[in-house]
Amino acid sequence: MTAKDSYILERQAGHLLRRAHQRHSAIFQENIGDAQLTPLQFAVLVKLRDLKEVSQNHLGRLTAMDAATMQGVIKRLASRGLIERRPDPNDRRRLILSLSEKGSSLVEALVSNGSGITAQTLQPLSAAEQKIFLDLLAKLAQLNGHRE
Amino acid sequence: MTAKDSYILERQAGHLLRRAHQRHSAIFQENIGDAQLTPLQFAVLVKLRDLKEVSQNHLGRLTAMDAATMQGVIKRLASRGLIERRPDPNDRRRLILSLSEKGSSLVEALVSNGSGITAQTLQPLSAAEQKIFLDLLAKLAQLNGHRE
DNA sequence: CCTAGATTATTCGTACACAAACAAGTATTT
DNA sequence: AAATACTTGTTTGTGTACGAATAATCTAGG
Repeated sequence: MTAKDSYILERQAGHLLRRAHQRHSAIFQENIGDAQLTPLQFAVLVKLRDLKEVSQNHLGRLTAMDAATMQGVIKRLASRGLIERRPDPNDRRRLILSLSEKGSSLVEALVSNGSGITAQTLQPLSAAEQKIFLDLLAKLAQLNGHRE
Repeated sequence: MTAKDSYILERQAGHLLRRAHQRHSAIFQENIGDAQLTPLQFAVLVKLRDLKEVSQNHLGRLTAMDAATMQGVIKRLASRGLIERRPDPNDRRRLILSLSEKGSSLVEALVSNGSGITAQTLQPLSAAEQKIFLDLLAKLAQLNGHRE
């Protein structure tokens, strides 16, 4: 009996993180305004908007994606004509990524939806709670000292 | 430049949730004590320990898994001989799931590791912060905020 | 009773997520 | 310059995640 009561799935951080992330994904899909665009694809587009040009591997680090995961995400964005790829003349291992015209205007059109999605995700919390939550969550994600 | 500054990936709830979940998954894998066992598989085993017998679909709801996702998870657990499946005589649509001897002893052996994993996941926070965080996270995870 | 609607489980297709192994290029060391 | 080590990008394989479609079964309303 005590063993059962000591480990309750609904109180484990991992389970709650997963469910909160599930809920966010659903909100994202309903509100981003482009049925094909996923959270990871949007993250890539936003980062490319900020940085203009980045190598694929570096962009993967900035968006917290495995190199293998990057493959698929980049391929799908490129096949939609939203990003462009060209080799780095200074380092022939590298592939330099950038937004296309189409990708650039898409980000500008959708980025305000992104803010709404974050707001809706946090809506169950009061303004004060939202601030505290994001602060603690950043600590858990170990992103406090991130730069750029 | 103001457009750029208004949407910063590292401050979006979805991105932080994803990264925190990533970190938890890594901690889980290192500490659960069974290289093959995943967080979802463990959640299923724990729920079966608590409830003895549940239908597949009902168990999916309890662990927040899509019916299609359940298919793979259950198949892998069954192929390892950790759970058993039998038809419900009262409702022939249903498949009743339960732990096998092997599954039962595995859960008992690993459940204490589960508590350690939660503790380690929350370690960047103080005890007081952990309590607040889990409280707020539980509010966010409950999907009573949007449709259906 | 009997049919419309709901539920359960399954399958298919697409998209993350990451370990592992690999080839090609770059950097470091001797 | 040669040997070594590291980095970048790719492929393969396994495991979530979920929409959509389907078949079998159960339930409720008429």
